[in-house]
Amino acid sequence: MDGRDVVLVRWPAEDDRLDDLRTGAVPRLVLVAPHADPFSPVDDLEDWVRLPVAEVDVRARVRTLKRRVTDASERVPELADDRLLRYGRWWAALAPAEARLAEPLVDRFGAVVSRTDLARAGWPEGLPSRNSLDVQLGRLRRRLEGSGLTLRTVRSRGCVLATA
Amino acid sequence: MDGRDVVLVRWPAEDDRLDDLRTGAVPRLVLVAPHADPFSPVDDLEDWVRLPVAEVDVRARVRTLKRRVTDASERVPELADDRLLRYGRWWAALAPAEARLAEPLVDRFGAVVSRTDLARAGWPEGLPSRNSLDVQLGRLRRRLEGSGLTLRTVRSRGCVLATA
DNA sequence: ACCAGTGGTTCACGGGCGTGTAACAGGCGG
DNA sequence: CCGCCTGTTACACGCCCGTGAACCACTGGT
Repeated sequence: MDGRDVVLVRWPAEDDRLDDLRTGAVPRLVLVAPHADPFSPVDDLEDWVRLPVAEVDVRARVRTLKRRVTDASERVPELADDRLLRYGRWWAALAPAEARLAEPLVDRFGAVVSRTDLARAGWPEGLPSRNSLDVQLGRLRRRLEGSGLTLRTVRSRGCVLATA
Repeated sequence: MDGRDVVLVRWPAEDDRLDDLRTGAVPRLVLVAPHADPFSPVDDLEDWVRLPVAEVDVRARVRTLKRRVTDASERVPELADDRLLRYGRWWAALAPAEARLAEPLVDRFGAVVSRTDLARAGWPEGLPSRNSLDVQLGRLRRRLEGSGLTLRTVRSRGCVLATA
């Protein structure tokens, strides 16, 4: 179990859940009700089949989605000095403090960056407050929502920027 | 007709033809025979459905494939010196000042253009007023509504013209 | 199993300031 | 004369970021 399994969701019955999965960038196979309108995927992590459907066909589509996920996970984020963080087609403008924090994380993408390194990168003059680093990390985390990137913490070690 | 229409091909009956389409990078929808093994697309320009299938479902998948084609061949905005801004089949006529502003933005599509560069492009003799750049940017922004383009600002850096 | 301590997350608040925008006025061209 | 383009002002809005505090999660000791 790698946490990136494809989720099956019925439609239109479970529309709410579908929205959640989309915002969470979770790969998903939509099972479309027999007489519902045909479906239109919103991104590459989404596929659909019309019910009723044979189990083998579902498995085949799930495999395809999984392959797409692993293909996509070979991308690498990039941070320009104009503070644009790019990851594949996705991009966002970072606030100044966020960009300073993001720099070492992008540099060492996939590896743990210690809190002291992060603090140095973000505030070369020293941390202004006890928890400003954590707050700023939380803000950066939010900014990455929907990007396919995650900022995870490794307790008492630091943070890792990795694929979601 | 743009030569990139989606081709329907039966499988496994027309296997040879499928090979040709693949090597030709032609987007294709594979109609899989009722009792054949499930299918596994080789690239993103390939999708499949199990026969029998409703016409509407075929059309939906063809639409998805077409969208993927246009997404992949990323469109780029273009600004002619008659002040017509084109983006795909969308276009609009820009006012003179807007066109001067748009030029560097189109030139460096997807990258940040600094406010000073924008100011130079729009008013080579110098900004008439403190705020005229922002006002003019707002007007350009409005002109782009419904175009599929967005003019986003990167705080204290400048502006980016990008796909919406 | 409980508890205390540490580490981490999240919220709300507020000041500062960069940016957006409505409204008005003058000018130029059809 | 009317409409579009442009400059100008004033103001509102929203983002950025530090700060304090509550809250949660995990750990190690008793």
